Amino acid sequence: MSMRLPAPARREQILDVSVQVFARNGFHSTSMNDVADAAGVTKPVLYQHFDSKQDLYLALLEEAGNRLRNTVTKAVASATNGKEQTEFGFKAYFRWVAHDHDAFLLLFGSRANRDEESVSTIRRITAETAHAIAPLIAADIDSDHQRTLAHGLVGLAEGASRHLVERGEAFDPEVLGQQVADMAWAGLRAVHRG
Amino acid sequence: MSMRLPAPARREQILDVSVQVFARNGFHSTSMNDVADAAGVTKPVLYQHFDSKQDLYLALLEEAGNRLRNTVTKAVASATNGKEQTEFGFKAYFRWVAHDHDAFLLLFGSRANRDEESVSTIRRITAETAHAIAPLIAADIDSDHQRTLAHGLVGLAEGASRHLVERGEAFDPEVLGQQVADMAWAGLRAVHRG
DNA sequence: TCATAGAGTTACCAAAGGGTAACCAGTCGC
DNA sequence: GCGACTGGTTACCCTTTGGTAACTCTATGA
Repeated sequence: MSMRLPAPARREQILDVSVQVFARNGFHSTSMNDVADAAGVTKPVLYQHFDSKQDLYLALLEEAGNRLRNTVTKAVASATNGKEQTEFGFKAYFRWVAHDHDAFLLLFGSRANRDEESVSTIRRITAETAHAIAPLIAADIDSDHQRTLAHGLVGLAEGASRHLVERGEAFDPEVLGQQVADMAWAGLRAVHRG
Repeated sequence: MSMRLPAPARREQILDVSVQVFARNGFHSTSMNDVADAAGVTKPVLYQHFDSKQDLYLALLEEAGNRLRNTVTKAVASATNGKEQTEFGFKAYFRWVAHDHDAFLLLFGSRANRDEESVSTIRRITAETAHAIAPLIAADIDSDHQRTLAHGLVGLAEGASRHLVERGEAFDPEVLGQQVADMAWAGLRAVHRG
């Protein structure tokens, strides 16, 4: 059935296919046989490219996380002031969600996996995002609260996205990004006055 | 070792103990033997009170969800205007997180379970919360966007809480609630002008 | 054309864990 | 004291599934 592929191509194909399968069915409800079937191949082939199910899964998380981080940091870097940073940041985030949306589900969907290692990977990604946002929050509150609020803002984008993605609703990332950014920016300024 | 207990008491005890175990280790990493051990009892006893692992888990989710909803709706009902509703609502939420914090982890922690059924239960709870918040958002944007933003606000509280609870940091729900409410309220008003 | 390397398969193992059948024991009413 | 009710236990089954050993097939280059 499936063509023979050179090793690197096969590896890529497995990664591509796995994102979809894991995103749709969750980690524990997806067996390696399921992945293999979806890739049009048998189980041992998977183990020629990845040491274990965990290993494969973590590779997927890592890749997805990188794409997210790159998109957002690039967008924020191109802005010239706080308000613009907020706007560009959220728009980039939602653009990523709309576009790479299996990856979003993998990282933040309700069915994402939750082992020790995956959790810490996902936490790291979230923390990095929060870290990038933190400076936007007024410096006149202590840094612990600053970080907590930053995590809140990440949750804001995440919550809105999950709502949309999980019910398969199409949405315009520019419009949504603008609205959320307006909301967040006004909120950020309110905390200033604390 | 463990005293004999009348059935309803045993059931309660199992529920109490299960919340902790599941919250700490996640659904899939917790076997029924683990639960039984923690309850000081053996496996078949669990099956005298619950049909299956799923069944037990769903009962826990349901209870936790009810406690959350009751706390928040009561608090919001006692307010007299939008700003106060926001404030009371968030404070009640964070008070619940601080107090019933295994339940929070169970519902929204990184290690929460994700089967078909659990997901839909958790989604229902989230949606109910969002539904309660939605009216606070200006009526001059369409109701789809309204609901999306409401889910965003739920995510805001969730994200901040998860950050705190998962690293075991103590926090003052009143202070945090006030800050987040300030932020959210300012944000909500900004969307008005949108 | 034939040897070789690497892609892929079949058939299997072993552990984990949900769930149950059959049995035991303490206590309460008579 | 005695039967029976109910809380509890031991010992087991059986499916699922991650992981692997040993084999086969196909293409390529000398």
